[in-house]
Amino acid sequence: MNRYPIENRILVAIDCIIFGFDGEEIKLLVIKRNFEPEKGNWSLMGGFLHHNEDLEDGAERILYDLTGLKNIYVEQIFTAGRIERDPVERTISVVFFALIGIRDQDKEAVNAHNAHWLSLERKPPLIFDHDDMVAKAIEHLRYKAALHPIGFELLPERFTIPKLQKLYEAIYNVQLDRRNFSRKILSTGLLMDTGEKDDQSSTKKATLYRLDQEKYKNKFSSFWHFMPHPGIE
Amino acid sequence: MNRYPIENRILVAIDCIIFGFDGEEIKLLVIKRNFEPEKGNWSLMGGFLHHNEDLEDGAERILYDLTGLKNIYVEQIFTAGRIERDPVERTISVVFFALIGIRDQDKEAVNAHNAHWLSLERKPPLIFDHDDMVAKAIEHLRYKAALHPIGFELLPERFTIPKLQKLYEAIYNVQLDRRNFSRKILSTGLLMDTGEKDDQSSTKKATLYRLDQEKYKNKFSSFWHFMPHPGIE
DNA sequence: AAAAAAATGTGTAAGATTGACACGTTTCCA
DNA sequence: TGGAAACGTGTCAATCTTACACATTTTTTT
Repeated sequence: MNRYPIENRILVAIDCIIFGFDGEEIKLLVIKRNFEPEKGNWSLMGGFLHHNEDLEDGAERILYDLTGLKNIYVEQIFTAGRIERDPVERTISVVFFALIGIRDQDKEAVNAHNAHWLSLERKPPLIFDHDDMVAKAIEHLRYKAALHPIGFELLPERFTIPKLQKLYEAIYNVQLDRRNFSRKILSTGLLMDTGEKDDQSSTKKATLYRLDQEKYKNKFSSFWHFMPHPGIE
Repeated sequence: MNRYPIENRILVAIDCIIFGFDGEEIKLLVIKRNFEPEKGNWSLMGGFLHHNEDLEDGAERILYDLTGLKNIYVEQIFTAGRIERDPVERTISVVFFALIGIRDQDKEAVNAHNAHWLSLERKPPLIFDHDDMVAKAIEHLRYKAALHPIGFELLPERFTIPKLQKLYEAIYNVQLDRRNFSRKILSTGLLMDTGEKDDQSSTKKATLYRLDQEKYKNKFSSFWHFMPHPGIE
């Protein structure tokens, strides 16, 4: 037996949602679609799954082809399958997401590929059901960040506590108390003082920290109860 | 244009993981597979997605056909896509899960369909990558139950606090303090005293509660910080 | 029939955590 | 040079958590 006696094989797509953080707000990586339908409109990085590749490999291939980004850890979040979600033909799409710190070398690669970082707050509508995918991805990010120290993935190797706070404020769209945030984060023991100061910032230089990789790995799988109290709707 | 110029359409399956709770331990609903390959071995409830149905509808159709269970709320958890996960041909499978209270009428329907409730602790190996799917589903359950009052879905309409505690102990595989658990649960305000006692239990009869449906719906989307502290691995 | 055992329900006190602030320090800029 | 802006540390009351003691109800044992 080489095939199931069934006729309804379906086109399987992959779409990638990449979040970045520039120190002020969360950005979404998108691309201008270069084939019909919806040619020229904003789209997530997408493509079709090949017969001989795993889902994650497909996501990484598509990401590299469309943006030049390599070695990105992608994580599957859900599969979109509404019958009419693609007007051309029935297509289900497995959606992946990734968090990256926006670095200069990445910026060049990305721009060379006609991709762009858009502000999550002020982004234009995307094609098909991609806005819905992004909404689900934000929800997923909020879930994960509430339970795991995942926020660091969005920051450069060295970062300040105020930047980290801005990140969490952007994720949950809340205002946090500077003093209490600092205390809570430091009490996790995940941060190591580099001894250096941030020379980017305008007034008093903030201390640059980096992740204690050892503790980070150990603590990652356990809950860490970091979430703003009022709830995230 | 009615089709994309691509040749690699793929078979899309759906598999359903149904958890139940009998007051002592968590059960998994499985079925003896009645077609090749792996005919006669334990399997999740599965089938192929039809061309004209949404994913959720497919899951509910398959569940009804194989077990007689109706009006079950299913929730997608992930999509399994390893190249060689099905030996017959490349198949990706969208995995759904649902929580149900094991009721007597369901038991009959289920048995009539050759399906069985197996103890999650002592279950035999399942076919293909179904064991992996179950492991992911447990993880998903732990996540959700840590943040949302989802546990009630696994209980009958009226239940006692000690039963609820047993459920949480089964989900997280921990021991909880009776007194503290009771206080924490009652403080949520989600439980309403029915005034009745559980006549099933052996020694002192425990009070039967039921969910305050109004508050349940309101509170559902917000975090509720219920999780055992040591972490869940 | 009384005593022991098992399970449930209520209370309490020490310790830890949180939330809301005060106050001092460093750096930039007018 | 003085003030504004951003950062860092400290305090304290209120709340929540943890670890128990003790009383009550029902079943089982002797």
